[in-house]
Amino acid sequence: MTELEQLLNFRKSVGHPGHDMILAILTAARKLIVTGDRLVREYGLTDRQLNLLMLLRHQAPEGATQVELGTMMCVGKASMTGLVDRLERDGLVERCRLSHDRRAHLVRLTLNGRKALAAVEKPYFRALDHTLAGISAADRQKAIRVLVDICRSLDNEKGGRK
Amino acid sequence: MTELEQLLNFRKSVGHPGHDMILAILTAARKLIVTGDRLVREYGLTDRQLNLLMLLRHQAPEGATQVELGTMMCVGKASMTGLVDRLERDGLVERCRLSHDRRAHLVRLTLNGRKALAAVEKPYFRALDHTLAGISAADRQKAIRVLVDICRSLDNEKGGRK
DNA sequence: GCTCGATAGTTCGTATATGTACTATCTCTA
DNA sequence: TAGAGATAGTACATATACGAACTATCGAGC
Repeated sequence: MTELEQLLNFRKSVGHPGHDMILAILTAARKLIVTGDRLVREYGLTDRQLNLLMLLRHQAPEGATQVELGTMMCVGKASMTGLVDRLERDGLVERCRLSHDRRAHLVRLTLNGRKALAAVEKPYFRALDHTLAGISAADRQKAIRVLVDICRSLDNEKGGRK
Repeated sequence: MTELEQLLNFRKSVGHPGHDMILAILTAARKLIVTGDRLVREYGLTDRQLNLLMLLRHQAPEGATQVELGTMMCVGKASMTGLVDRLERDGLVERCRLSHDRRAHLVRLTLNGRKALAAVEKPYFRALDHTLAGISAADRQKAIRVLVDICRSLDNEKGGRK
């Protein structure tokens, strides 16, 4: 019985080698999302909305198309429609037409979007630092390497099947 | 610019120390879910449904209540209602009344549920082995330790706030 | 210049998740 | 034993995600 399984109230070990790794990733991600979501909800945002605003602020100050943003968020274009819809409804981003490609929208932060982001980013990063406080930079780097390898492996499988 | 950020088409580094770790976990989890979901969808199940069936098969052969299952899946009881509803509708699980506690349901696998699980488990674990093939057992263990530490840290924050 | 295949975005139906509010039931304590 | 508080489950409004089908547009090659 592994430590992770105890954390989840498992009664006996899962059995398949490697399943622990998957379980650990999915569990950590779920807890991160739930915790993050509760924090940012106090500021009127969801976890994914904050995600998108941060992306626009730090990765695409001049704006980005929905497909570009979707790639960065690991989300399909169909899901981006609703996400951008709701942020536009709340006045945090705007859609602009592109002159050289009339299929695409340029999504940009509005002034209100920048303000909302500024309000929530500090407490968000403070909570993040607190969560990671007990983990050494070296361990973090090693764990990141493993996770990136898994991402790459998954991307290759997908590409190979096509 | 970190490797992960390249994987996501980021144009420049995120900036905040520790954010990479979070990004890596969330990205790996999203890719795992998407890949897993595509695989099991061929068998008429969703990722979460497989998850629940596996839990019932390996962790609770005699059945479990919805709250117990929710704990093991890191999901609230409100979400369990729909999940169990759909599996019951498809005839893969059944709800039984408990004699000693008439608030709770015992959720159990049906014969059809066992069959559906048997069909999908093998290809699922095979794909999992393939995904993790390039990672040594030692690296895996180290990464799991980091992830479990993060889970514990998040659980403590939650408890402390109450 | 026209057509064919790729791409950006939306819409639709479905599944999953949350928090809140509600009912039914259990359990502990005064 | 009565009543207070905890717990199991459901219902509802909302947000997120998917794939598939659709429209509009772009771009490459004949």
